[in-house]
Amino acid sequence: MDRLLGVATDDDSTPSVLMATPSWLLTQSAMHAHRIITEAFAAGNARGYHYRLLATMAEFGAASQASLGRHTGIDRSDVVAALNELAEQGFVQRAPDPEDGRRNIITVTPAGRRQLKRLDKLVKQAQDEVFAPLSTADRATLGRLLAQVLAHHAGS
Amino acid sequence: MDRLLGVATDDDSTPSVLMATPSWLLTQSAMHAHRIITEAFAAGNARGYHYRLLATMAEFGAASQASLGRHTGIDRSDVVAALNELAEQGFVQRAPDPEDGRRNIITVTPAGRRQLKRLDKLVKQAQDEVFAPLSTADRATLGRLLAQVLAHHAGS
DNA sequence: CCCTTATTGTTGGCGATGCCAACATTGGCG
DNA sequence: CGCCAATGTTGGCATCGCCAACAATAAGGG
Repeated sequence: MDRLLGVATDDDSTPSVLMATPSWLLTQSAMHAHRIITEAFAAGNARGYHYRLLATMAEFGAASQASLGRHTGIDRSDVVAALNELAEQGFVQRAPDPEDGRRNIITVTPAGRRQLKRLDKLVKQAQDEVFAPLSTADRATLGRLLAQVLAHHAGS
Repeated sequence: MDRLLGVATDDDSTPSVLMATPSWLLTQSAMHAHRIITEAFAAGNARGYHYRLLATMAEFGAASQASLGRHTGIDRSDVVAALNELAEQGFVQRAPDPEDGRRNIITVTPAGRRQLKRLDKLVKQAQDEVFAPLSTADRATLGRLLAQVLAHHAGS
């Protein structure tokens, strides 16, 4: 009786078509994960780009901005902005490459290394929050499957 | 020898810290999925919002804009814009609710139903592209795990 | 019956992310 | 020397999600 005109009076609930679409589940889960991670970074006065850049330099050492962009998958233009912010906070240092006038050599400062440690901790906590409902085995399975998907689209 | 100054001369490759972070795998996979889905929608002159709205009305029948927003998880203000575009294309129809002066009743037109069918097909193709490396069983497992994660964060 | 509160449609704006175009500078190579 | 590639930088665009404000309307309590 409450749908005489096809106007549902009850709300909420997602269409089953969407719930049955894998990529919907994927992007929605990722949205929650992204929100949680973003909040975690915000608690450390950072954004995802900053973490990616710091983690990359910690693993591969100092590098040019273009190289950082390739390692992190961040666009050159966005690397500029993120590094500006990191430099303002004293976490990285820009220096012209004496061997190549086009390049800047970006170095992580001791403060930057401390910041990375803080962010690492925040990221770890966020993981537990995101994947709370999954057992350790399930998390491993999920990671494996996602890694497969990711590898498949890596070249693009 | 080529890392005298810590400047790596080889590029590409993602830091292992990131690859070991589940939420990184999740958001990156989702990004590829999102890109592929977006392109598929673009091929049908649509965006994600349009598909969500059409699919919702197909399943729950005509509804007010606010109701559509709750069903789809799209903000009221964004529902307005998306419906404007759908109306311009003749896929939906806006009519004032005779029983409630505040509401509009949104109806899918026959053309809208055809568009939804087209988009459904595009979405299905996109799924195969996104999850190509996974077997049917793996896709089911992935779907189950993601649904668990999604359900856990549903209330938020 | 009035007044308060809630709902609805709408406009406008913000931030994060990713992407692309353009441009000047500089290197490298034929 | 001259052309092409790489680099840093600026500026812009699209999607997506979110929030604030506002006017009109409904609904419910005193």
